[in-house]
Amino acid sequence: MKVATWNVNSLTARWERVVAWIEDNGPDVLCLQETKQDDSKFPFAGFEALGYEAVHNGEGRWNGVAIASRVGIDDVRRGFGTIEDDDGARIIGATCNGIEVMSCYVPNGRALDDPFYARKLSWLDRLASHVGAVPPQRALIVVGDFNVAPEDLDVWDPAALEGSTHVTGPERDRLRAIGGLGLVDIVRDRRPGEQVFTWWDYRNGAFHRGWGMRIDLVWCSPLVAAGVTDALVDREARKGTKPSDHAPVVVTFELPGAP
DNA sequence: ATGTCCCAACTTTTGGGA
Repeated sequence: MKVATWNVNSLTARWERVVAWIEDNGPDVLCLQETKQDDSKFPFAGFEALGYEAVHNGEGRWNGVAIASRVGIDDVRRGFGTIEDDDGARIIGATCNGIEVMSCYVPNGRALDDPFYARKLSWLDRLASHVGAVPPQRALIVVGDFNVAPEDLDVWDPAALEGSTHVTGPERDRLRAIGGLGLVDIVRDRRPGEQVFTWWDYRNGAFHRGWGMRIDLVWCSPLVAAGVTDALVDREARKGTKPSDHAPVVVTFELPGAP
């Protein structure tokens, strides 16, 4: 099974690129962030034409998350449910082929002295509560744009980012708490010591200069992680005409319990 | 480093956000 996550920075603006990427890569499940659409504009029919059933948690101009699956999609959960959830449309969950999937768009945080930074930390705390315990039999994948680089290896120049969001101790503590639930940051797990970026600013020629960060993450429960055969970032998708500023992250694994 | 892209709107240019 192949699961991908991609912050598309507007699904309206990116639709042709998304279609081409799906046709080229054939993910079984594709999680999207920053669709920037309300549900009435989301291309349900477009996904259906490609053989996917899609679900969306959208709000309009900002945020918006989706899951598209060609292996079934059940038990859809929009938002945090009973947990405080007033920071926009940032999470949707569903079960695809027996695997629990959560597509997340963590708040950016803007700046360390901005109230949105505190909301970002709070949102990550609430995500950990929402995910809950990860016992050995649980098949779970939590993916998305976390807007946090887990460690200094995951940014092009730690010194240039001092005093900025995405790299602070409190943010990284929250990622460690996700790991503390038992989830595995699967790209780092599969590529120890390798610098792999998923996002490059549109400005300053950042992509061509290699000024990027690894902020789009795939967290697998141990049951899923045990079956992973590949984990990569498709940086080709950051090239060309009208790219998103993020590249897709793609993880392939054998289904839990498969012979 | 702040050079881009995307969205909405009292829309044909500007401001907010990332």
